[in-house]
Amino acid sequence: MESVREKLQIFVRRFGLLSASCCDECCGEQVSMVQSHILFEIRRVGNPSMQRVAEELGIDVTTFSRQVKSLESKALVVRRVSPEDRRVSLLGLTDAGERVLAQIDRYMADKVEQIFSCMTPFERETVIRSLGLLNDAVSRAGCRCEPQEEKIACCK
Amino acid sequence: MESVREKLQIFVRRFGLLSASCCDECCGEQVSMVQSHILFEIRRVGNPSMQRVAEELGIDVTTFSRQVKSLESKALVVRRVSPEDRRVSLLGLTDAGERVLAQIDRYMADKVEQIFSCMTPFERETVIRSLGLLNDAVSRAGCRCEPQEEKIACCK
DNA sequence: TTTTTTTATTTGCGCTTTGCAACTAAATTA
DNA sequence: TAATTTAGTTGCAAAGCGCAAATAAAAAAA
Repeated sequence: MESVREKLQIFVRRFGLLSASCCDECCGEQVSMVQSHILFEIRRVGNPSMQRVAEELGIDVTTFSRQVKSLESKALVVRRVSPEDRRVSLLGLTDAGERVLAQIDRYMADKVEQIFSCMTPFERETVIRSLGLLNDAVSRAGCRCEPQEEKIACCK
Repeated sequence: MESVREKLQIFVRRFGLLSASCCDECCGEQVSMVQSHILFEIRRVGNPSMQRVAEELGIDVTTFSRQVKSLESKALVVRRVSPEDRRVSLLGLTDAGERVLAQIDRYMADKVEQIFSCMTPFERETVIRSLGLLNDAVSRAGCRCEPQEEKIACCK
């Protein structure tokens, strides 16, 4: 029988492919996959600093810096200097940025609808609640990661 | 409230980061992230052809060819010519390949255990079943993708 | 059977992305 | 005021990518 780990791995991989096809088919000329994630995260958080987003996405800051520059040159993102700390740049979406993101939303919502379309209402309900549980659990596990790093019985 | 799409996106992203940290911390010198997926898939399918794996992972065949060559040079993967069709290479894991994959398994199983550790048995049960449902649904949606490609109301 | 077409995989090549090291500038600490 | 830390930017070299073209084997057409 398939392990939980396998289930997760396969699901994550396939969903990732869906997102990739989105970036190809629906906004490929505008933004790359990473860039769509950046837009998504900027909207989600509000007006995050560069560091904040880079860390959340697990991207190196230097790479991130370049990506933001690119998004800025496409006028999808603006940055303003934080009033509290002039070192930090706060990121925000332009109207065009919002629009591109809305495009992606529509595309992905459609795909998600396709996926859920063959489930019963009860199954949907269950799956959605499970996703909530998973997300909570992952963030909790992520937080504890640092302190117990040495406790993890990782590979030799 | 968070949409399903957002839940999925966030979950997939965070789990992806976990896998990446695995490749760094537990087998970074041996295999990259993509390569670990390749090993995983070879084991999962049995003795797949190159095409088969490349397609499943959504990697360009030319890129895939090079990745396999690299894995071969590290003696983690072997290929043999298919008896039925001498054009196709069938992939397999060497003992060393199995071992690396087992390392990754341990690391990831541990992470997954951490994630699930704060759920009740009932929640675990639910989440695991949901993952099964999701995987089935995604593969079903994936299959239908080609025929209805033009029906998708994608972005303009 | 011979020719043409299709299929599986590999290489050449240029382009993009990446991460490290080193740098600037602003804050914080000593 | 000097030293340290923090946020972000660039130079550079390496890695990864996909397209176009090549090879080699099978399948289809002639």
